[in-house]
Amino acid sequence: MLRRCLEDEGYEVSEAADGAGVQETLSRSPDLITLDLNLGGSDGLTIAREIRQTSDVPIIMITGKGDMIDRIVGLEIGADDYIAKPFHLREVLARVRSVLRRSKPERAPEHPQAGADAIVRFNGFTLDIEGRTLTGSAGLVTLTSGEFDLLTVFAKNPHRVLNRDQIMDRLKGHDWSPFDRSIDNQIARLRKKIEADPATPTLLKTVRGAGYTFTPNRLP
Amino acid sequence: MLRRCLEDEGYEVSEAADGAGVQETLSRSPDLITLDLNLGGSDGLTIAREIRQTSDVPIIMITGKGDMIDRIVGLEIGADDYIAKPFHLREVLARVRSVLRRSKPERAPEHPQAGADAIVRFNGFTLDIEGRTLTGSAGLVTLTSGEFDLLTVFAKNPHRVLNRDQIMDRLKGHDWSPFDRSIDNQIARLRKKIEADPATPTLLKTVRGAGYTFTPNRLP
DNA sequence: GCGTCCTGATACAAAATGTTACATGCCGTT
DNA sequence: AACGGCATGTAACATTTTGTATCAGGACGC
Repeated sequence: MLRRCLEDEGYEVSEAADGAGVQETLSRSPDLITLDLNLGGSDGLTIAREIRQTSDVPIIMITGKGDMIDRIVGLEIGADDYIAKPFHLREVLARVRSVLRRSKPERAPEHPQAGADAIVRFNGFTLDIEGRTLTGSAGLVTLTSGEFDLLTVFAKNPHRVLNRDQIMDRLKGHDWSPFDRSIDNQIARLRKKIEADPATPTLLKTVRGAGYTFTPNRLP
Repeated sequence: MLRRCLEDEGYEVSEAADGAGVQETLSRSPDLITLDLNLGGSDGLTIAREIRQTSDVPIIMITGKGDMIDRIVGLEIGADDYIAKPFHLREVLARVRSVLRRSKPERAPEHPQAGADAIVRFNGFTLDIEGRTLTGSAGLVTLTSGEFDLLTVFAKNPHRVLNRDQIMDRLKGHDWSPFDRSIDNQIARLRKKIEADPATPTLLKTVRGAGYTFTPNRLP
């Protein structure tokens, strides 16, 4: 359940069943670990300590017993957050985003995701992410910082529906509140600059009830 | 892990466990050094300075603590790039390639050894950091010392957003206070001298809410 | 001393962005 | 089909951030 939920959000997920599996997983240098204390009994705490000996990867503890919470906090295991069962998946996602934000503060606005290409081409446009320029068939398109950052988020996640939560998180690093229309505004402003007909978008499409999706030509 | 990854890419890798090992390794005149700051604690910074005393080999810093980043940028250690843990191997490879690209062509024609950092070419300009001169296609550009220092800070950190705190730290060595507009002023003055159209900057771009970024052409 | 130049401070202008309000259109229900 | 609720588009406004002209103090050379 957790795996599916996280993968839906675009995270890459590995699972480990025991301490040995964790070490194996650690070698892939994950960004975050969620650790269920109940499954392994008190072994969970041992595993946490083992992780801490070789890595400072953020850990979110999941536990069913309320009194365990105090021990987690009390013992200085170095968990970055904890969640008590039963939990809502939305809550887990919020904590995951929050912990990732704290652990990688420097890549919030300009490096929403690591390892993507610096140059993205689509539909006659060339987006230079490091140079912060967008070039269209007619020449340079002048984007504001906000428009550029927004386009970058979509360019790094093409053909995928991003909801407002995800967009705001990648853009500003904080959660989105239901009455905030700033994203819609920036979308509209961006459409005016990159869509042939902003009223009938072909690049930045609205997915009603979900968010927006960036659909560049697959063959540049 | 890193060794295997780099060797898979065809690089020759040597490892060093401490400062002495680094000196030994330096004798083989490597093309690049990746330096983990966490392992040696704050010794990592000391090692970096030691390396800089005898060599200008490019250094990529690896650190786990976000707040260390600012110090690396702030202190003039001369790191060429940095990576925060946890990192993806793909990201490391990208930075390695990028740094090697930047460093190789630059030192070949100029000074084979000495000042890899002393001469920076970008968009038709030649910035001589030691000689404190800037030469444009039309001839010498007269910069004031403040303008020169500012440009030097950016030239040493291309394609990276520097906030006003970091700029002020490198420029004056003290913190930036929210109502201080002096950096904006110097940016404006510098733009007048190096931008073709100061109103639509190509080199010194504003990143609203964050700071400024210097985006030279990649191919001089 | 004196003039010149640099630089930070100040003030205001301009731009970018968030907020609000309302119009529009989609979709399910009756 | 008509209606109502809800999501989105967008114009208009408010706020925040940045650009820059101008001025005064101070450094520096003469």
